[in-house]
Amino acid sequence: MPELPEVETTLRGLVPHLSDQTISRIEIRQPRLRWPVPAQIQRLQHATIESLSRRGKYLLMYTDQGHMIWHLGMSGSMRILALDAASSKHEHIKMSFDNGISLRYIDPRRFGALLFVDTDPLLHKLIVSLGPEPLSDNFDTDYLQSRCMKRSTAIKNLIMDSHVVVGVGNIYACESLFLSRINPKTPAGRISRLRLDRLVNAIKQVLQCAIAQGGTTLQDFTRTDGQPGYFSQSLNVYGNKGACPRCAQAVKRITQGQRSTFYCSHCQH
DNA sequence: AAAGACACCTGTCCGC
DNA sequence: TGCGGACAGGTGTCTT
Repeated sequence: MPELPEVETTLRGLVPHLSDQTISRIEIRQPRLRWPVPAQIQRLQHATIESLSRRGKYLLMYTDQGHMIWHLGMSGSMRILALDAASSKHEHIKMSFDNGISLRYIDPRRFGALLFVDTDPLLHKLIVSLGPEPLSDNFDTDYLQSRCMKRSTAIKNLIMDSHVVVGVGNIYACESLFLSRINPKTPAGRISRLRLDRLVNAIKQVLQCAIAQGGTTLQDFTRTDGQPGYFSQSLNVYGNKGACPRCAQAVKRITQGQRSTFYCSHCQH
């Protein structure tokens, strides 16, 4: 589910509630997530959260007694609720705090994860190999061009590869290719610098816009206060079964890398 | 090294 | 109303 804007929205929702708060209790109601929740997580009882951040689609929580690496998978979301609020069906983790609030992790499909590390999360093997943040200056035309060189893979698959650039999932890959008017099937190595420059800008623009709107809610995703994200209203092609908003021809749906791709064959070349 | 298939899991929707 | 199948926002791992 969540791509970078949804994770960023989640992070922004958590920060004011969890910063400097001390964990009073950790309940693992269902340890079977993508990887089993490590028993060491209980070492964080009585730990104080020193900072929260995001790297790609991973949420990082630093405490004075070790650190947490979270991933929301396809259907994960987090809520801040009163300590005594009832747990929902797919609430797998409940973390209570001394200030009377609790963090709930809800994830119907259980593709998400919670990991524990003693050392800097940024050095964890899942994180250390990630590509640059798309909204940083490190992600620019020079960089993308260097990663596209000699690559025959379709450009859409390339920009969804977290080792190339983090945070671009299926929705925003489709949307940025639409904005930059590039056919998703184009081999990465055959795209001109000018068009890669447009793509870089489109990715930044789409992600920034989506963050400003609180992410995209299709089914499961909600913000930490339970509100939906509103970027779904701004989608041009993703999930579009009708006409291209630019030229009115039918939006096409194809499969790439076992994922649905939506694009306009008239506007995107 | 790169490309592609598959795995994990539950819920929803659509056609018969 | 029920059932089977396709599909869903991700990504590590395995096989070619």
